Amino acid sequence: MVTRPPRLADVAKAAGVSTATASMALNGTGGTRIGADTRARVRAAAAELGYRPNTVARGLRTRRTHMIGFVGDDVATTPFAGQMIRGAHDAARKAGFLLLMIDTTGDPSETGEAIAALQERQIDGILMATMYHQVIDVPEEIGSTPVVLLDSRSADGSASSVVPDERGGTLGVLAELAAAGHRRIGHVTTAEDVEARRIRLDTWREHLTAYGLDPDELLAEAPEAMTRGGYDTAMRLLTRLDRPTAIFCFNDRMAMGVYRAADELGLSIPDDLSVVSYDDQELIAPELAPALTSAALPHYAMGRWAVEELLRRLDDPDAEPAGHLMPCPISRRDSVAPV
Amino acid sequence: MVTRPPRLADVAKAAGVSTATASMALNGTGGTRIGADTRARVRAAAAELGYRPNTVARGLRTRRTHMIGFVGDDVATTPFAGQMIRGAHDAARKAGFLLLMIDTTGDPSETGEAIAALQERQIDGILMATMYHQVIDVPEEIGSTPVVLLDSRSADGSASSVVPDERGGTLGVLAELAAAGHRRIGHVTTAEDVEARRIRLDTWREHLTAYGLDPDELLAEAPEAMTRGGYDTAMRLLTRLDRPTAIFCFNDRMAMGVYRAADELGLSIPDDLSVVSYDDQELIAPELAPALTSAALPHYAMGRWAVEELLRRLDDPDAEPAGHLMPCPISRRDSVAPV
DNA sequence: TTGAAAGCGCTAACAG
DNA sequence: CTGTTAGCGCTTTCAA
Repeated sequence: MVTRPPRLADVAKAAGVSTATASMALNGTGGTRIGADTRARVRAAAAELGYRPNTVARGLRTRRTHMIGFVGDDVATTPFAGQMIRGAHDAARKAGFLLLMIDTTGDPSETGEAIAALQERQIDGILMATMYHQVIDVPEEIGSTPVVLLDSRSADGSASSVVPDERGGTLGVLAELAAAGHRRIGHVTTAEDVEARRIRLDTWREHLTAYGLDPDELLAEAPEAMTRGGYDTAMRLLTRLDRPTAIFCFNDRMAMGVYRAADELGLSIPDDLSVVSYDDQELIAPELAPALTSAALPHYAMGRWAVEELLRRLDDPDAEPAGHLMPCPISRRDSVAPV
Repeated sequence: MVTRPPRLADVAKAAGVSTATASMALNGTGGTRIGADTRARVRAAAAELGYRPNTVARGLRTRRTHMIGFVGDDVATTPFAGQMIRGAHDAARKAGFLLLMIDTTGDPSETGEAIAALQERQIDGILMATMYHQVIDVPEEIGSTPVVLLDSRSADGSASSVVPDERGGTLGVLAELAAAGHRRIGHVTTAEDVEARRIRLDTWREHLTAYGLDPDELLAEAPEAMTRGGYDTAMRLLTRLDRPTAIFCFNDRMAMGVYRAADELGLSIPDDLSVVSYDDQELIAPELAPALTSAALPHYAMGRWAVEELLRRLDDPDAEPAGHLMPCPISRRDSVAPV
């Protein structure tokens, strides 16, 4: 005998009530109209039968699926962004939502298809996540679907978004250096034109200028933000006569290269050179010797904030879009010492 | 004026046919009963209106949601496992499926809840992924839902599963060493009792025994598979008089520690010591100096295989469960040299 | 070759 | 306080 899963009608029959009553008793809707005893009877019957509502049928009726579409450009792939998914997932689950994931491999033409695929499934809203902090246009396919941007801002501010407070994080790691007495702080960065680079660079510039130093003398740029680029740029900076006493790296990968360059030049970190960085990648920053002081990208917190904001917009679709800056906490480790 | 999304009835009306005809014309069902001209008219009307089927309504009727539940124990979080999601995602999408993700943080009591939450959403099948190669019991909540295990096997073989061919990968890296003339190959491993450790260790044992060597003399174990553990164990192995000429590391993180130990002892890799490893983590193996030869965990391929297998089981629920060993390709780099 | 009508399992309006 | 009924948008018999 094949046992089909129990449905509401089975529960209702077992409790001796109508399906309407059963529905309201289980969902707690309908105000006071359900008697306490009836409710208890229905609940008991549901538990007895192991009843689980069919949310597809419910969704058809209520127009709510309790699913959130998560579209990422390679986001599931890139190592640290997993935390973004995690943050979104946890916040969603706490509110009874699940994430329907889709990855576009960064291909913009796929984004439209991805959004459509999610909309067909009647998701209640969409999270659009990018691998790196970016400024993007909200795809027109979104239509009136509530959307929140994760790790990117909309060019026209038409959608809610959350991005890391790069400026705050940069000031934070620079303050570490300042507290240790460093003034001549070099910066190794990438030539790639991304928002993160721009803000970190500008903030560092301001900081040096405030000391009356010329930033351009202490800046070195590599084509890519990789170990190799960090090595090359650090070599340029550290072989000068008036080499900096500290280096602020665009990210941890470049910092790896800086470490290697210092090593080859016989400079000891942090005694001869202090190093601070950005991203705080778990496989790099704490593993380097000495462990690296770095500003963390708050991926988990951003993911969480994004769904909370999305849920808010589901309740109030006409609310003003909010742009949120998420603080980047500083992970203090052993790569900074007094001059 | 609020424009509600077009539904099938709108398309049917625009094409001058019934909804039944429209449905069949769009889905290509109903055999030959739809005339070519009618079909074209319906298709045109659908395109014109920008019609997108409501898959919730469809799912209610067909009992197919074209969604696959993906339950992972922290899988979204752990860095390299993103590739597993990617593989599953790509294969699913190609077949018109989407992944509904849920993370249990490794808590077994949450697993049951996760499965129930997915079943309520009427997913067509479930992928259960673990962070590391494990042997697990299929949770009873699964019931008759088709399931495939990812990176773990079921204790009783009752579910299809795919795991890395650890033995093959180990033989592969050991062959690299053998080809370079190494006989005295040490092994640094973890004390954690996981399937991966067991197989890699056993295979290495066999290999040494075949040369008439006593494996226990060349084995060193750390409490955890971290950099620190790699360092400590390598120190033990390398400070012996008859130190090994090569070390096979349980994983890349331990290899990092081995590198550090070799460095401190003034041993140059690969000239004084060859090193091979397992996992081929993208942030570690290629970034070390010298780049590390490592057996790759085929996460992407496993993810892909798992949904392909799941889709097969949707067609044929009574097929025998299949247990698949996915090959671990060797990434040859610069950490091996002749004795 | 097509249309009419039933029904998937649920919720919500309307009666009582 | 509770039951009856309609209907969410689609697919699929059944009848023509």
